[in-house]
Amino acid sequence: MPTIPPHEDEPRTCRLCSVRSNGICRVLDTSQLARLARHTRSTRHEAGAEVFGDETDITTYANVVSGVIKLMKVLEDGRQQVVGLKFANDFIGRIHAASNALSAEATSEVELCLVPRALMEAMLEENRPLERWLMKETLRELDEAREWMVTLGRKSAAERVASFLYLIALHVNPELGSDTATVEYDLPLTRSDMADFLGLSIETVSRQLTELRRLEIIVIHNKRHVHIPDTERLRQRAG
Amino acid sequence: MPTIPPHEDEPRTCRLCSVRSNGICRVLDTSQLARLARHTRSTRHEAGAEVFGDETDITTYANVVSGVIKLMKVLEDGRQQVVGLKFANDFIGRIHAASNALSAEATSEVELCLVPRALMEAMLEENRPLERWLMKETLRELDEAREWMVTLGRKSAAERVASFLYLIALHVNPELGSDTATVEYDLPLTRSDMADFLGLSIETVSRQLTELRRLEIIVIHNKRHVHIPDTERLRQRAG
DNA sequence: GGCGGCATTTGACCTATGTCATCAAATGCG
DNA sequence: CGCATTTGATGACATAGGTCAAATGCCGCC
Repeated sequence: MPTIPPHEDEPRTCRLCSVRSNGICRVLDTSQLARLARHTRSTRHEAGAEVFGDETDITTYANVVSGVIKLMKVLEDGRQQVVGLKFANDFIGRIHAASNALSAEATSEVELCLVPRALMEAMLEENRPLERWLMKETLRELDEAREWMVTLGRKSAAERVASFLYLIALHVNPELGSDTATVEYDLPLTRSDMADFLGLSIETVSRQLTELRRLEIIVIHNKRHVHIPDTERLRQRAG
Repeated sequence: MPTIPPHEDEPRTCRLCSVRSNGICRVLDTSQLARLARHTRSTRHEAGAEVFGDETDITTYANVVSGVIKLMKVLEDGRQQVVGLKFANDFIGRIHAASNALSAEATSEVELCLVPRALMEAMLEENRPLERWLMKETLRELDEAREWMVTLGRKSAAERVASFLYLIALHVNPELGSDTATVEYDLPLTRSDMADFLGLSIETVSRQLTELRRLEIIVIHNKRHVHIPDTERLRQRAG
């Protein structure tokens, strides 16, 4: 990851922000960045807080600075499904949206950088690289969604839970090849959120975690902290 | 749907093609269309034929002229999941793809209009509306994928089958509101394909169809022809 | 340090859906 | 025209995962 060197004209707030080097701001030049920075607003949400509602008109887009956001769809009778997770540097919001019919909630303490809708759309007009960056992001989201469709449609509970743990492991260490490696992290989701992501019940998630622990594929401390001694074993269990 | 009037300079092959008025060609002006038409190639595939392979490098993109294509993902052990369906006027292919890890097969007799990759990418460079059209298409695909994640993750077999039948009904008649309406069509998928789309076994699909027939929500002739006397009842069953 | 409230785990039980086997109907082929 | 092949329907049975209830562990708070 080549880090863009700090620059005199760069807005102070952006200097240490990873979105600058790894997120949307990466494709902006200094003057564009300055313009953007003049209109962005930073917000913080605690775990569980709703960030965008199901019905709310979209008046701002957002970039995740830190923390994790879950995108959810809810059926009338209350059943819900997490349809996407957003991590640091990810962009949130549907361009040209009529309605997204989708809500966004923080699953952990989250820091966002909000971009007014009008500005974002104006910049997209003018900035071809920005538009292209967004296209790539969207395609990545589509790939992820389809990958997850396989998990939801065809994998067993054991495979789903392993797939999820592996997914997070990949986020912590994107270089996980098929080599043995060790990863350790705090789960960004509660059991309930995991269940909603995996299309399972809380109890099944819990039982599968217990089973993974019994097999010593993972070690869990304090409910949330996961240690994976051998990511390859986990990956095999993920189907 | 405003149909673009035929034009003297318009390539002859495109005159009667619905992609011209409803698909990608809609955002092209006459000269661009002419250029494109000089390099496209029409192909035909029978039901079951593989159109793009899992591993094949993408050398062409395609537009569906008629028929239906299923996009599939396959796990090592052979389990498979349909992750998308492409109907007439839909565009197939992942721009900027490293690999899509996804195969495309005809589920019915299919007619495609192939566009060489290099040309498509060149046109995207020059043609802003084209790029934007593709972005919208991609977002639509993403919405569809997420909608389907809810179906796969949270709906019962009965709801899934109803959802599928309703999905096709919507394709036949996009104006289906919440009013009572009648729709009739031929299923574009075999029971096996439906099962792979719905994350169910063939038998379960078959049984659910039988149940829908028993409830007189649908009438089936010759295995494939479906008549839906009241789409609203079907929608309610779809969850 | 004890208490109340959550999140999680565990257990017992039940049901929806998968699996396997058979049958029936439709389709293609000589 | 009849046989073989494919596709779909149905029945019997097995089981993964859901549901409901209870136990446990953890945390902040008084």
